[in-house]
Amino acid sequence: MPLKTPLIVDPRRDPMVDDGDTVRFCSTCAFSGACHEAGYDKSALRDLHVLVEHVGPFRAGEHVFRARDPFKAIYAVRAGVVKTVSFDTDGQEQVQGFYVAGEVVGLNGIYPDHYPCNAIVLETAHFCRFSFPAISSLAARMPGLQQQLFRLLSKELGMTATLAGDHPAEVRVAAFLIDLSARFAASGFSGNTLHLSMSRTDIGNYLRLASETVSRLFTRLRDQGLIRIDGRQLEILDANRLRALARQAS
Amino acid sequence: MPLKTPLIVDPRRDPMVDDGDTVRFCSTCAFSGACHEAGYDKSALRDLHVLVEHVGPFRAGEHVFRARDPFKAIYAVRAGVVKTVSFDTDGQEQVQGFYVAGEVVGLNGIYPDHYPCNAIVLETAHFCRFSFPAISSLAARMPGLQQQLFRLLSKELGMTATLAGDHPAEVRVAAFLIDLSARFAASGFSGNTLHLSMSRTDIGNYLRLASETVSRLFTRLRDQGLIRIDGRQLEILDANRLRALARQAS
DNA sequence: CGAGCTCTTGACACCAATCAATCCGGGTGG
DNA sequence: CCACCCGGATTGATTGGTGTCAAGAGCTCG
Repeated sequence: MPLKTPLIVDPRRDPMVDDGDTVRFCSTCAFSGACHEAGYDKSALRDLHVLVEHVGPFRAGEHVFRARDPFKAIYAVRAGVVKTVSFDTDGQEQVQGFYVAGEVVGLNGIYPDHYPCNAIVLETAHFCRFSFPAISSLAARMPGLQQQLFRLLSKELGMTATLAGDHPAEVRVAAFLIDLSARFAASGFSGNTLHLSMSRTDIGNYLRLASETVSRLFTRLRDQGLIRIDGRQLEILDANRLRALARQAS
Repeated sequence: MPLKTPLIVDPRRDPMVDDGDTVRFCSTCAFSGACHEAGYDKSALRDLHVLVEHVGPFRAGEHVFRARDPFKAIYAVRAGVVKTVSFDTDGQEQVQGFYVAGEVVGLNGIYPDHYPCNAIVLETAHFCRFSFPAISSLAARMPGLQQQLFRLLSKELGMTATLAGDHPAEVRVAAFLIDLSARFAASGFSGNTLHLSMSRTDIGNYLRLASETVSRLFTRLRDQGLIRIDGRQLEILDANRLRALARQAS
């Protein structure tokens, strides 16, 4: 069962509306949904207004937060694309994930109490910044919100576990494309035509492959007629066969 | 900063005590700690009694839960060792983690709403079973408990991300040993002398290495004087050098 | 004592990394 | 407008780390 109302705001709608009757935050933010379904009063929603902060725009290359910064907040992507990267002791970069509109960055900072990674913008991005102490105390009053946070964490856990699986390079790349396509679709973009905002190096780093390997596999998938690729513009031509490949990584 | 009071019970102490003044659950269960520090009343703790269920013993090879079972509860290991394994579409086993006393299994079932893996006992195990709906509604009344759950999830996220990193086999194995040693130590066992309850195959599967590779690396680490190993009995001889190796995987 | 494991050790194969040479596209400056 | 430059992307040749296959050793249990 997919996450029905992700912890997001919809960048295509108006931010923050109070029509007197229902207080809505960024129109479609899951918080308000969580409140309504649980029959919560407006005070909780007003608290939500107080704790949230719209930040951005951040330009490509800018940091949203840095590794070892104290963990204070989580960031819901309103628009744009972000990557998170950590550096292991010998300075090797490790891309931990990519995040598109509607997704939440920074949850992995809860436990160590500092961000374990840098969040770097790939495509001009806007965020909703939620103070974590505030949102978790609010979550205590709003079961729907608490549940949402649990599910977000658990979902990210599942994604990372999939990434950790050992699969041949071709399968990893196919799974990456299927996943990215689904997430773009979920954020309101076309699922079949997508723009890769990250370099081959980033993709390879994320998938634990050399960038050359990613390049080779893109051309192989193209030769097999599964995708069309021109630089960073990608089109999925045969989603079924691609998905069949990717399924081996589930 | 390590998790101060993990979501556990201490198997070495008496289970469930009510001395009239303070209600304690399994004596040192983090829940009671979470309650006390937040000044919670006994009613919350009594709820905890109601929702918890002691289950076990499970013998080696038995399932605690199975993949695709509906997600109903999380399990705190009171004693013993468990592994979680998923099967990808072509039937390949993937070990997702090992869990020792004091750790919690099943959190990754929250999002998909069913367990994504089988939990199989490696060494006779006892659990506290917490109904998840119940514990999360209780968490709404106990911020300390809510925080604990968030941190558990976030911690597991970090561990999986580390596993997903690409590092040479020797580093993976060293990191595995250091991690396991620390976790055994946290659960009250000696950190330097430890019994591997899992086969080389399981270790290799977990680390995404062939079991033969694990074997070879154990002997290499032995030849370098870092460990002493006899079957599944392992002693860490030079924790510093081993840790230095493992650090490359951070 | 043999059966059936797991573990170890060796020989070899293969996938993906590395090294290296272009190629391409988009800025920049003349 | 065109030449130049530079980072990213592609493609090829080669290496190397692990996986695979196979044989044998050690252990436990019936």
